[in-house]
Amino acid sequence: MKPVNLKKLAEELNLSIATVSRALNDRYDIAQATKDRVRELANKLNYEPNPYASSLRRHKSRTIAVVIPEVANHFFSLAINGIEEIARGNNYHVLIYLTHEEYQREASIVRLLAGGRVDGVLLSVASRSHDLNHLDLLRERGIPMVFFDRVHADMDTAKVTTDDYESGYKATRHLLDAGCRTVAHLTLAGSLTISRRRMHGYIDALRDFGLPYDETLVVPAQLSKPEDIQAIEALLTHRPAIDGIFACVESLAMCSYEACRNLGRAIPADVKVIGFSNLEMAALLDPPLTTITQPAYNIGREAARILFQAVNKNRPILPTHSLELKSELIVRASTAASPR
Amino acid sequence: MKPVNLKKLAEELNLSIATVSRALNDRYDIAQATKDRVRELANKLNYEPNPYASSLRRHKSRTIAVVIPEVANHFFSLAINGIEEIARGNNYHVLIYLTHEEYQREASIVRLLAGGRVDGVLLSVASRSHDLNHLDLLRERGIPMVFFDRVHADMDTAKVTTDDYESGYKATRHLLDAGCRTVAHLTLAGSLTISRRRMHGYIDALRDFGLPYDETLVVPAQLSKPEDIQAIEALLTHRPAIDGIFACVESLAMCSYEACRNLGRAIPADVKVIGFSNLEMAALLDPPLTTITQPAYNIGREAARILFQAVNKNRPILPTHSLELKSELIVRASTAASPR
DNA sequence: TTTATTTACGTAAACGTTTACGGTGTTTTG
DNA sequence: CAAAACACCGTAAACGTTTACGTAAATAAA
Repeated sequence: MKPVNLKKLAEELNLSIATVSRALNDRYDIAQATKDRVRELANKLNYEPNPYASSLRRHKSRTIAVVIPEVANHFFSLAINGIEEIARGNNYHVLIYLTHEEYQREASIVRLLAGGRVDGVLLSVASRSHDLNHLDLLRERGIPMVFFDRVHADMDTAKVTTDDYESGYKATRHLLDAGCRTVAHLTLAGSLTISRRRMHGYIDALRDFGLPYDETLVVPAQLSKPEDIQAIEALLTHRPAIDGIFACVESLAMCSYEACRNLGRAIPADVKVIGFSNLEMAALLDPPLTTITQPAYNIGREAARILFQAVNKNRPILPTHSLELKSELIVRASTAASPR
Repeated sequence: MKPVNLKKLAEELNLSIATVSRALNDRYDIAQATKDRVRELANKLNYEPNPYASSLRRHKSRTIAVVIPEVANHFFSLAINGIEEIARGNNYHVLIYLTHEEYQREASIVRLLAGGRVDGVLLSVASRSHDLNHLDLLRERGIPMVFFDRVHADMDTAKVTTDDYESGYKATRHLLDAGCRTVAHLTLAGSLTISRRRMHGYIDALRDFGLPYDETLVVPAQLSKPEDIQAIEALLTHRPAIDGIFACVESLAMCSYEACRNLGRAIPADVKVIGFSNLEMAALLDPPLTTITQPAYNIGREAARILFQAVNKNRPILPTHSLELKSELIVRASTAASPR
């Protein structure tokens, strides 16, 4: 109700506002006795500095923004966890924004952030973001930004990613080694680097195995669960030879399970499934799902760490600060080799 | 780099800062022609008002805080989704804080928020929060707060919960009807209302069925996965008669699955399992998990809606604004009746 | 002692907005 | 035609901090 601010403290202590401020900030030119007096009263009255006044004056918001497509997704949840951890360690606050995979939403969020609300931005781009013009604003305003996972290739800032090409290669190779000869690839619509790299791994693995690349086996997701299930069912029905599915994201692996169940296809006997996923209970699925698991928590931590290095030292973020972490192939029953 | 602010716009347009500000805020006493000129330049220069100056002056932060135990959890992810949706509709920003179920962390977060950083708080209390003294600060400062899901009973503000007693009753009854006679209850440590109410449902269901309440069948979680699995294994080994498990939270249902697998107990033949959960792929588990599913997204939405009603109209939040939504019992194979 | 240095604090401006108040010039009203 | 009303804009204070600068007293150096 009645705010307790520096003025109030100063009056109560017969000091000037400036002295109180400096005492609380532990400046060298304030007597120890005064500091003690000030701190005691501040504690007693539960004084908390007004963050807005402070930010206005210092041109520092002690806040970062995390912009992600969605939060109901294990990868991003874990990433947020890592980000929050680092932010907290730096005494920073975390604003969260969801784009729902939409370009417009991403653009309007970025526009807001360009107003100086945050000292830095962690961004994982929406799949429907076709260009990156909307991000220029941040660069113009000098707001540091780090991409994580979903990155734009041609952006001169740091990116924290995983070994997507290798993962795509390994995943496909794993299916082929397990006996698959017609491998479908479910990917995100749009042209995200992440999808492209995973797909290149897929294509190269096929080629190295002596199989042709059939682009009709690659289907982009609609990102609505029922639509995706239907699309997969259509694919499986239309191309009955398909004996392997490589899903680029968690949700598409789940949709594949449902589609197979609906069509009566047995996993892994008829169709083997592998998918990118951070689902802890992949092991408890029926059948347990073979996954490529990204170090989501660490991705969040590292991205935040890079951002804070720039924010704290007032230096720009360079592409050379980029990091590539390794994903892990966890083999489970959904890709068990069929008896021949 | 060079900030574009009202001063800059004013100079460029040969107007006073005040006029520019009023033009942008669409005040009545500014000529339409002037408004147009101002807006055009503002757009051209990508002017964004400095939120900190604005907040300082208006005593409004256009920001709310969401304080939750963790984010890597489907319930909270969905709730955040709902909250963000409403916040966005109100042109508000969302700060997120994780307590990791710890009292100290919750307290220090609340202390920060009391400084006026936010206009309102949405809180789901940590399981290790034994009291609510730390929340007094917010009340003193007049910062509205709405509890959701994890609430403190004796707090005079609005709470958005689900029908936990009924759900606990229904879940237990369902196990009994399926043939269970020794039902264990896995619950959260601490004395959260949510746990107590669910447990009361459990106890009453047992009593109505003519079974005694055996408190050694109730085990509190440690909240670390390996520990919890071990605890469940110990319980099942020590009490071999247990033929049903009612898990108070999602993670404990998953731990039960792992424990049963480790011990070679078949679900549902040997042990039937039911758990609170918002996991979409509960249906894809082995076996598909019977769940009590909370309307997490709507809980988030409603909690946010109540908060904004207070924030926007500058009115206090009353306990009478509380809401109780209904959870849903979704029967799947993990509780299939055993053939007798 | 005088001068320089240090210690400890106050004054006032600044950050970028918003807004109460006032002041023009123009139009309307009696 | 004077008075009132109105339309439009400027001045300046305020929000709560931080900080460059100044200053008085105390201490050290000369």
